[in-house]
Amino acid sequence: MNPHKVISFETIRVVCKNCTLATLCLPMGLTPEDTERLDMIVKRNRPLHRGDYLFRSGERFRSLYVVKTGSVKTYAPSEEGGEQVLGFHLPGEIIGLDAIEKDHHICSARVLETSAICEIPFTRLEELTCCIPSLQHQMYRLLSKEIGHDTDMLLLLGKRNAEERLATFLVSLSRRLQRRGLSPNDFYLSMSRHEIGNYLGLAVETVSRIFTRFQDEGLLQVDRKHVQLTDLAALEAIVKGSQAEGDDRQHSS
Amino acid sequence: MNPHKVISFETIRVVCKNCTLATLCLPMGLTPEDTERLDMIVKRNRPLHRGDYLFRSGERFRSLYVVKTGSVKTYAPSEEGGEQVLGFHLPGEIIGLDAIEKDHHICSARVLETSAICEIPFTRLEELTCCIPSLQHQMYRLLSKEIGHDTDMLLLLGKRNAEERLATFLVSLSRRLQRRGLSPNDFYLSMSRHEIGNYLGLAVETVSRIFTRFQDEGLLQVDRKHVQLTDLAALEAIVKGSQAEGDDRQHSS
DNA sequence: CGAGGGCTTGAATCCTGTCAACAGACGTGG
DNA sequence: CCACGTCTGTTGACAGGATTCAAGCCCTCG
Repeated sequence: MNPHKVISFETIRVVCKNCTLATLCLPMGLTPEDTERLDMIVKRNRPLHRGDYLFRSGERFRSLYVVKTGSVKTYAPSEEGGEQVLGFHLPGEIIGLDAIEKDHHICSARVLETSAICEIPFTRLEELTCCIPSLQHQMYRLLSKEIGHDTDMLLLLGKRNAEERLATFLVSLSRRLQRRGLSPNDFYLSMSRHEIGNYLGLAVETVSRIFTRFQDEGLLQVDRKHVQLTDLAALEAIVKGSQAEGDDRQHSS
Repeated sequence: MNPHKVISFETIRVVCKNCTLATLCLPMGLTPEDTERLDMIVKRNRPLHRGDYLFRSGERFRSLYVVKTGSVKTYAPSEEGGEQVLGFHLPGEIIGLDAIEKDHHICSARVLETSAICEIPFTRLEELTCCIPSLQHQMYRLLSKEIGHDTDMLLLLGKRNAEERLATFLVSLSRRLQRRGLSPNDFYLSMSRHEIGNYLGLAVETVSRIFTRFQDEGLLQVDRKHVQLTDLAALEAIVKGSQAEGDDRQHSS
């Protein structure tokens, strides 16, 4: 066997394990054999490029997807060509959990930049989770986590003003990048201002204004897509502070 | 055996089956034996009254809850005594799915009126879903459905104005009541204006104003907690119409 | 080099929150 | 049974924040 080919194959394999399996197995005590079985059903597709679809709204649901590198946005398209951005997905994050119920996708997913995505055929995964209780539990946790995340977003959109929304967005991005070993305060946005605004329920102009305001206040440096968070603590204070005041007092009966 | 007691016991049992099991087994082809096994682990507690807790934020996660009759609100309390209402739960709906991930509750749940609630110990349920693939699939669907629902709320809070939010709230309520065989256009609200506003991200005053506005326009009749939707179609038009315009056009690259 | 899209900035408008006052329902206790 | 206080809900006036409309800049790409 060609040694070069072997190395390359193993490299891909290891990268995938670090990512897909970390997402699915996280703190669970899967045996090496079980990990291997899970690894076996994961498909590695060729890299996708900006604008490529992972899936489109209405398509039959077949697989879950895990971002290996790059980034993906999910959005609900409307008839008129408008859209509602539902989320931005960074490496290590899973996509498609909302499609299980109706057995077809209720949103579309497109990659924002050249990305490597792992595909996990869901029926295969289900067969596995039936045999591996700890994997099943991990699946429940993943789904539950997604609900918890949406709950956070609910809070964000329901009660936060523009500054608090953008600050939350940036801090969230920062933390997620850090978790993947990337710089938490110096990164490039793969999405446009328009998409950020759409996601946060704000007009493009507002997003732009808040960015400049934050820059004037010395919280960050922004040059087009390039963002440097110079005062992460201050941004976190905006997020935190608003969490307390945001909701109105309501005295229990 | 006392015939009276037998009847009473069986009645409770049937009612529970119609509710809890309908939620969990919905269209799945569970065998009678499997249904029986599921039924065995469901606890029927005594009725709860307004203000009673199902669970509090921070408590260890043990069970899922299914509303049999009455209604429940879930909310995330903050240190200052404020709260963010996360949802209102009507008969047939399940509560607690967001607690699986962290193994403790991240929100509190209190009943809004005298209610009967079924309790399903989660570890018992997990053991069952391991043995019954169709039940496992149903659990995935339930969790996935919750995500889909949150997605809808995201859309609501991100892009809708006050009228659209309240209209959506009322139409949603109407449909869910109808699904349970109750009147879709004549019902009593078990939650206060304050709670509605909190849930929809609006001030109490705004909720009140929109109610009167809707009444002036002949869409509904409202007298305190009593609501009659006299023009459900118009309300649905407000919901639908906004879904199309709400999101801004965004041309794909 | 020109066209177009993404981004920024300014001015005006509108919606919604805040503050404030009040009416009605409810519960308690005299 | 009524007085009282409390809580909920309604309504009005006002201010502030975000959207909308409009214009212009800069970068990218054909």
